[in-house]
Amino acid sequence: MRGDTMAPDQREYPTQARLLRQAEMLFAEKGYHAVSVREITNAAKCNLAAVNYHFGNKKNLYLNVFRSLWMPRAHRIHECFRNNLAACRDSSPPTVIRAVAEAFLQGPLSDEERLWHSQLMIREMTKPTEAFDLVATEIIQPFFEEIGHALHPSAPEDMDNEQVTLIVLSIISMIIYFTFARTPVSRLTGCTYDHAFTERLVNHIVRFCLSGLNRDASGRKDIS
Amino acid sequence: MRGDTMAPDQREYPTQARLLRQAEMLFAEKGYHAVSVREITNAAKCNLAAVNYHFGNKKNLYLNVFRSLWMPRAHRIHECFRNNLAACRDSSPPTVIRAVAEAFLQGPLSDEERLWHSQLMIREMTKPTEAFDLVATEIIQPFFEEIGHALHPSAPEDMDNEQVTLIVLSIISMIIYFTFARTPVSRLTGCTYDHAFTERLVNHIVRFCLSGLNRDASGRKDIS
DNA sequence: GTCTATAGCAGGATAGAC
DNA sequence: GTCTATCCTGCTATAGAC
Repeated sequence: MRGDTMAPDQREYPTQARLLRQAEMLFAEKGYHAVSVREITNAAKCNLAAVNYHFGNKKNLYLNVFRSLWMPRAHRIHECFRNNLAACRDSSPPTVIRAVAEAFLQGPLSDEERLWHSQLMIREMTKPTEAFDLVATEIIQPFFEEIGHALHPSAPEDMDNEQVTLIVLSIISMIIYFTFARTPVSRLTGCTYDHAFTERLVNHIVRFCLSGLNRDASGRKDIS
Repeated sequence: MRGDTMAPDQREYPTQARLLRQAEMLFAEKGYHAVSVREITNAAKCNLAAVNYHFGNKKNLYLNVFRSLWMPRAHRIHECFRNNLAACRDSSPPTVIRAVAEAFLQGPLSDEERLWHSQLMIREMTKPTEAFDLVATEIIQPFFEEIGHALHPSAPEDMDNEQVTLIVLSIISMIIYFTFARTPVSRLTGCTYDHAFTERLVNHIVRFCLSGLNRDASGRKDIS
């Protein structure tokens, strides 16, 4: 994909950027408390004191990972969803769901970014920190409302807000799960997360969210 | 902080049991590295050295939480699923899915146990440790196969193993999500996790897994 | 801005009294 | 089995040279 995913360890990037990048990777993979500042500065090939110089302390580095890297990525996914939707004439449920699933699973993020992104999100959901408020108010709530509205026109009359919310939560939960829980998913399916598999995942998600166990071909999409 | 003076924390239980219990709670809530041995022994109202005496070291205490508490609970859920299923005459998809959802969300566990159970599971899925192998081979795989078999008779002919696995993963992912991600779920729905809400959750899950967005009128589909 | 050196402290683990 | 006292490693954070 883009050049900046290729050589993050290189000195050509300023120390701040290298720190943020390596910190995100390590925090996502191991969690805040399992990562030491030493580990981050070693990975970023800079000095131990750099974290305190640039970010004040470890906690603030973590928050800046969300502010500077996580949020922009979330906005890119959101934008990708809107583009996917705009690219189709209709806004039928299959179209909306496919737009969401593709934005997350095949969207603008690189494979690694996708994993970090979802892992950080899951960690914040399991044990929220100060970053959660940011994520919830600026990303989750607007995004969820948008999906809800996109789905609403084709919803039955008697469906209330709670039901719409639960539906959106269910769709997102599946997508997030298939993104972050690679270990159990790979183990149970026997598949690695290559392009072909994520495509099958998207198709599965669209079909399942549309009609559940009563499968039909309505969610299928021809693959060129 | 943690000495909530509830009956289970009392001295009437042997030190080992108190340690396991408090360790599970703290590990589930905060994660392995965020919890210190001191914190656990304080919560368990015993001495610092007790962890090393009874379990050798911190890591082994963590593993024993899985062996002694997590696994038995998982078996109780599994058993509850089987009982739910046996209580019904049929084994139609709605019955099977309701049996799974109720086993997890309203099953034999207390509300707190359910939360700890799912949080520990999510943590193992996000970053597997030695405990993951135990969980995967002894719980997840057999349980998933059983659900798959229960659903299989009513599945279309052309459905292969991967599709069945993805369906079971989707069902479980939703259930797990609604169990562990209480913060975002409560925030978006505005509901607290009382009995009435979990009942609505179960109903939602059953309906959604059965027919997805096509809830009532099965004739309702694309509008394009 | 980047580095070295170090303060200051909390962590896991152990030895040995009782 | 339980406790106190202690070791020692590794952590975050800071001071100050360059």
